[in-house]
Amino acid sequence: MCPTGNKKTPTLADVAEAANVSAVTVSRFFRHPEKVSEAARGRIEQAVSELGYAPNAAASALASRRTNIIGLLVPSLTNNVFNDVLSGAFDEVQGTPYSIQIGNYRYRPSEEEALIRTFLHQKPLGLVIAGGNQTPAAAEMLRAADCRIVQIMDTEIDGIDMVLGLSHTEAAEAAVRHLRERGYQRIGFLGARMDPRSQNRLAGYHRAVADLDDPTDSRVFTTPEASSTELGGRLLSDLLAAMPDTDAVFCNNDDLAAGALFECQRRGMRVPDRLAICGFNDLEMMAQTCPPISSVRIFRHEMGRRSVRLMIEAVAGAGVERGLREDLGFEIVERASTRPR
Amino acid sequence: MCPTGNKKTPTLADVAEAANVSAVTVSRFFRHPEKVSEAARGRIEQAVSELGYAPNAAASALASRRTNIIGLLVPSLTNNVFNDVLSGAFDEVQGTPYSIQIGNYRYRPSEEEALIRTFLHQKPLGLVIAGGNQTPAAAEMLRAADCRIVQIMDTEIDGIDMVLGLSHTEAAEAAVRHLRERGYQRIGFLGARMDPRSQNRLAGYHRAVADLDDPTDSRVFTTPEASSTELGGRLLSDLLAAMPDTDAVFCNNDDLAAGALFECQRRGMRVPDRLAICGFNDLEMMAQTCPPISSVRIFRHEMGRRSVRLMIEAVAGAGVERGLREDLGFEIVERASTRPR
DNA sequence: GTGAAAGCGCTAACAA
DNA sequence: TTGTTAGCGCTTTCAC
Repeated sequence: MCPTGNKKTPTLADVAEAANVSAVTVSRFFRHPEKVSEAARGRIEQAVSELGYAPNAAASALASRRTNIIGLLVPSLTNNVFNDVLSGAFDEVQGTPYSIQIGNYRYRPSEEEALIRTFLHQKPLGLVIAGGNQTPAAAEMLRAADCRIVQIMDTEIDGIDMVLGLSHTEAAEAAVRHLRERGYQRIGFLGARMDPRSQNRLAGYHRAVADLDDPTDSRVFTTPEASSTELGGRLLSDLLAAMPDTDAVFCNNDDLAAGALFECQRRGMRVPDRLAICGFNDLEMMAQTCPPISSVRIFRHEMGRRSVRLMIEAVAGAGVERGLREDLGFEIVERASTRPR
Repeated sequence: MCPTGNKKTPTLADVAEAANVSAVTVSRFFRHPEKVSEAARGRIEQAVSELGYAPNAAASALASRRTNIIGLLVPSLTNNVFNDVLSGAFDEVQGTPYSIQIGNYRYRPSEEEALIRTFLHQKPLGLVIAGGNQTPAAAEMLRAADCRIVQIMDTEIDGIDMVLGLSHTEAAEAAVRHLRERGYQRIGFLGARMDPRSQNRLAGYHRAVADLDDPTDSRVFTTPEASSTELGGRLLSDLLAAMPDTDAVFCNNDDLAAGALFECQRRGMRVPDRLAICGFNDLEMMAQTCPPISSVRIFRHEMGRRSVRLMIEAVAGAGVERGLREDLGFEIVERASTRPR
């Protein structure tokens, strides 16, 4: 097997023998060190390091009928929003006995359902999933699941267990109000990948512009396609073609906002004099464009961290009750692209 | 346990009983369906779906002493380059019995070593890792590992097993030559996070400017910090302060290039008339900025896919020999930011 | 604080 | 093609 000719991977029993205790004691040593005498502990520690022992996760999972895996389901892996969430989640498991297993369902409910089924079969410690629009079958599996569930990204959902996120409706409404307060009156909406969170942002937009005298929706341009900078330019062109007097635009996300800015630069339209732009997510780049773009800051990394922390605390019996809701809020970050008129 | 009161998860034995065969036959049915008679197959299929059986991965791993996990170690989770690689890898395992387990070592060799140790202990199908500058201990573990290894991103490394990537030296050299061919003579280099691949890009730059009459390195500005758009602006400012006659700049990556462009816009410096800019990676946005930025296209998604495919073929005994090297190449994408003078 | 016995659900090797 | 036997390495009782 092993080209270097090591005998074989050491087992609990090997460690036990070397430390002059029984296998159970070694097992205990790893799970409840405080329940092992100081003397035994010392000998075990030494045996472990001498033999280079590492526990066999499969055997442990089989015997205990549970794993230390936290499943983390995301709709996309090529999206800065989820990357930051992932990164936060990985930061938080660092140094714990838990590990993260990622599932990517590519925004497809059927793949999400399949992944939930697969993950649940592995008896994970818990599942962290984005949002709440699972298929009915998936929702049922989650409800019946023998583990904790954290739904992240969005608080405007029917929660299954714990919920951690923000109100996208409120965040978008605040952003559009910000535009109004700065003196903009004919405000458009550009949206890509109209998932439930994006729909909520659109709802927030509608709430904020309700009393303007626009015919509703005449400045709303959305598409189900995936977001991109290129799309931002295209949607803005559509908007300006239909409603040339538009003086501000709120974008579903920062990619679109950047694309809209670049389109303005191409057309020689000054931002914000001719058109104000506000994005969503507040990616690092938004502060660097020329002019910098206002955006809605959300706490993606923190959401990843916190979801894992909640899970660990819940499982440790730290009294994290089902039904817990945590709103991480948002922040309107005002920059030159929405300077007062 | 389970709130819905299902008895318990069905096992192979339950399926076997329902299908009137022995457990081994059911096990065979999953691993080598062709070795099970048609009749048995039908009954097993039915029993499986009636009982909602799903194999217990831990038991399987314990019994067979191997898992279907492909470990994928990346230095960062907040980096478009690796996101695309991840995405490609996940696309390729889709529909196979294999799964991907991600490890994020945050550009820290010691964390990488720890992850390699952990992963190897799980008897993975194989490991896909970025590049080749592991710690000596990590390299030794990989060499001795009882599984296949694919090193991706870079072909200019001492390969352990399979290698899949591109020559960053050649790619950078080609990019800088491109600038020279377009008439630029005083070419700078901006670099962040100077990992081995970035070092190679710098080497390629040096190769391409060797016969210009610059004192070597006077136009090279690098930093070990993580890359960002903000940093691109900062490094460009440093370069221009030191060498104001610089007429072109090759950036380590596209974030820096975008930051450099924005800095030029802030200063009212025309691109490319006053300064040409070339990036690296060719992110989607580069085609959209104003002017669009030339870049070096590399095949990140394909690299992720191909690494998984190679691994699967190698394990299936498809004769993928150790020592295999595959160069995915690169492409200079010329845009307005490097228009000929 | 420690250990003996039993078994988690599966697969390898062999036999029929 | 199918089945029997014997574990894989750990954790769970429960007794001491």
